[in-house]
Amino acid sequence: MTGGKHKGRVIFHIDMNSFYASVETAYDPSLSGKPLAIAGNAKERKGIVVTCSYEARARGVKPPMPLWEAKRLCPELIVKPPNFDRYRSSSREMFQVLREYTDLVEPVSIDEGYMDLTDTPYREKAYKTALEIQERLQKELLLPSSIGIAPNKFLAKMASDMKKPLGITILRKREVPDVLWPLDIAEMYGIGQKTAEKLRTLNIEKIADLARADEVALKQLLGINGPRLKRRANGIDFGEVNPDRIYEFKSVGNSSTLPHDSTDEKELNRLFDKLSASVSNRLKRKEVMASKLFIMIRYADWTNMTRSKTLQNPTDQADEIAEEAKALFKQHWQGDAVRLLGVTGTGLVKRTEAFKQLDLFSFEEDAKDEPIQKLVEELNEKFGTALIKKGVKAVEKESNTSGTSFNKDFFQEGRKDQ
DNA sequence: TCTGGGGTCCTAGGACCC
DNA sequence: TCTGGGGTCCTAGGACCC
Repeated sequence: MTGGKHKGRVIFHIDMNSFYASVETAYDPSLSGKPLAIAGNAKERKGIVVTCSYEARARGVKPPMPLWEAKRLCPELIVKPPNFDRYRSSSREMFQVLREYTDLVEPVSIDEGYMDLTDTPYREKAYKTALEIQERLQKELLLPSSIGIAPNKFLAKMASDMKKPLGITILRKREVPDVLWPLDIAEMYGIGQKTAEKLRTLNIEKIADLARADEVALKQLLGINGPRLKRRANGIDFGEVNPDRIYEFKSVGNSSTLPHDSTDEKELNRLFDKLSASVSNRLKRKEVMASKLFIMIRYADWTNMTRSKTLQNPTDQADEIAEEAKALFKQHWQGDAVRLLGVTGTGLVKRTEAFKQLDLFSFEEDAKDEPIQKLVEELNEKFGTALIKKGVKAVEKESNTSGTSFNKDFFQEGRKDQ
């Protein structure tokens, strides 16, 4: 087996500092050294600080603070709207640098990721390598980062958080009692406000308390997450760095807050059209189809409601998604004022394989004949399931019956349209 | 002048099948 | 006629993270 198992793994967690703000500063160096915030349009109620520079943080500004509050704390704050294309492009360059050291790079978000250097020559000079990576990101991309070095992902993540900006922190397993245990449980990755509150009911305040807590009580309180948190508090985490994780995405969604709370069904339906078009575009770009649709409604009082529907056949078509979304909404909406709407596709299947799941029953009895099934597969390979379904619908319309035959010409024409 | 938008994972009850 | 339990799918809600 690998020498790594014997000696323990060497995992890096790379965390870009104030990523969006840093990218903007790299793009426009005149912003350097100034309090900068990235925020949406306040007039559309999207004015929250998404990221801000350390100069802004020094004034008390921090995400996700409403913009008016940030400006009150720091009147000279420079505010820029987010430019996601720019951030995605910087992110790609950043991960390219990391991949020069190992293939085992797992991006976890646009601005952070893990590396497993266990079975590389770099394991013997981990700190030096971290320093080199950090300097390269700074010099080549003008982007500051913090790096944590540890025997597992959890400890690496906690370590990268300890020195910001531009820190490098090594956290060894034997240092866990000295370094991790004195921290408040709320500082721990994986513990948010709700979980911290629950843990306090068991008199668990510090990570040390969690490390020694009764496992049965934890399990009762938090489900399977309880024992896992306890393991982590003891520095134990067997999670592997998985470079394929990014390709295993499970849902594609879009949501949007309305400029004003709305009870206008026409306005809400227009938003569903917009969201559905965007979801459709992204499904197509990723070459997947959704077999299940969710809508989310956030009401004026901030309560959320989700409703979902499993589709007969997977789709990536904007009009189909919008139709289903609006139907779900109509079915469940009681007329209360709406703040936000969202549309999400899940149960994703590769477009190239989606035809296998096509509900052949919808083609009626004769469509179950083998030659026709074969035709379906053939057409699918050429044109995709969406066109097949459109073809069937067109036939149904024309003949006013339900899917009795295929019109091969339709597909030839449909192809030109695309 | 409250509070964005992109996700993942877990829980829990009911239906249905074996 | 009376009985248990596991597995999977479906729907809805919630916690957490960046």
